[in-house]
Amino acid sequence: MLIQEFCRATGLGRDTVRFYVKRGLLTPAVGSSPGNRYRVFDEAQVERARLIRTAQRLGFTLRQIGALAAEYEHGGVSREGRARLLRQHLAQIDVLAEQMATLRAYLVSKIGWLEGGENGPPPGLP
Amino acid sequence: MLIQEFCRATGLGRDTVRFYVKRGLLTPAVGSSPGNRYRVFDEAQVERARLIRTAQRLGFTLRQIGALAAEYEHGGVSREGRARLLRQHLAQIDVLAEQMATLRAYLVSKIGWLEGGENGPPPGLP
DNA sequence: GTACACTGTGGACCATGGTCCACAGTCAAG
DNA sequence: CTTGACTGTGGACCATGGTCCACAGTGTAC
Repeated sequence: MLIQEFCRATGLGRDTVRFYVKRGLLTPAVGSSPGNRYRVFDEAQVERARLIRTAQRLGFTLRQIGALAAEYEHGGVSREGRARLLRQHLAQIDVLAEQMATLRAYLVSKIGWLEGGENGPPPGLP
Repeated sequence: MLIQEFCRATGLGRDTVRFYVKRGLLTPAVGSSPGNRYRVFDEAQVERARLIRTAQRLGFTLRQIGALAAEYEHGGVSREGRARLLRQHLAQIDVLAEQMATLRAYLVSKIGWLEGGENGPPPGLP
C-alpha cells in the first residue's frame, strides 16, 4: 500500500509517517514502480506502527522505541543483548505500573470521598 | 523553606521549579521577609511536586496536571465537577493500564522465547 | 496532452517541557 | 561594609515530536 492508505490504516498523518521513516522507525520499500520513489508499506509496517503508538503512549521516547522496534524486527543484536534490552523496557514498565497504581488508588479514594458527601478528611497521597 | 531546599526535597531543578511556578503548578508564598521576593515553599508544595512528577510520568501534560493539582488543593469547582474531572483522569489511566499490560505481556513472552533458545516462532503482538 | 490526484523533498514553524545565562537585589558572616 | 552564597527576572536556547507549506515529479483518466 502507498502512504495514504497506510495513514488510513494506522491513523497517522502523512507528515508523521514521513517523520517516522526519517527516524528509521518505519522502513517501507521505496519505488512502487521503477522511476518513482513512492514508499510502499506492508502489514508488518502497520503492525510496527501500532507498536510504536502503544509504546509512545506508555512514555517511551521515539529513540527508545527505535531500539525496541529494531529488536522486534530481529535486529542484528545478540540474543543476550536483545533479552537484556527487553528486560530494561520491562523494568521501566513495571516502575510505571506501580506509580500508576498509586495515582489510581488516590483518584479512586478521592472520588469516593467526593461522592460520599466528603465525610472525614480528604484522602492524602500515599 | 526556600527554593534551594525545596529543590533538594523534590529532586527538581531550580529553573524547573521556576517554570512550574510560572505555570501555576506550584504556588509558594512570596516574601520570606518584607523587602525580598523569595519564594517560600511548605510541605504541601513538596507533596504537590510529587503528585506532578507522578502524573507526568504517566503521560499527563502539565496542562492536565494543573487541573488535577487545582482539584487536589480543593479548587473552587463544584463537588460534581471535581468528581467528573477525576473520573476522566481515572479513565485515562485505565486505558493506559490496558495498553501497558499488552506491551508487558509481549515483552515477557519475547524474553521467554529468547531465553528458551528461541524454540518455535517468535511471539507476535496480540 | 491536459487535468487532477497522489507522491516526493526540503525547510519553516509550532507546542511542550525544560535548561542556561547574565544581571541585579538580599542577607548572614566576618 | 565587603564578601559570597542565595535569590529574583527576563530572555535565549534546546530537544522532542510533530505539523505545514511550496514546489516538483508521477500516474491515470479523459
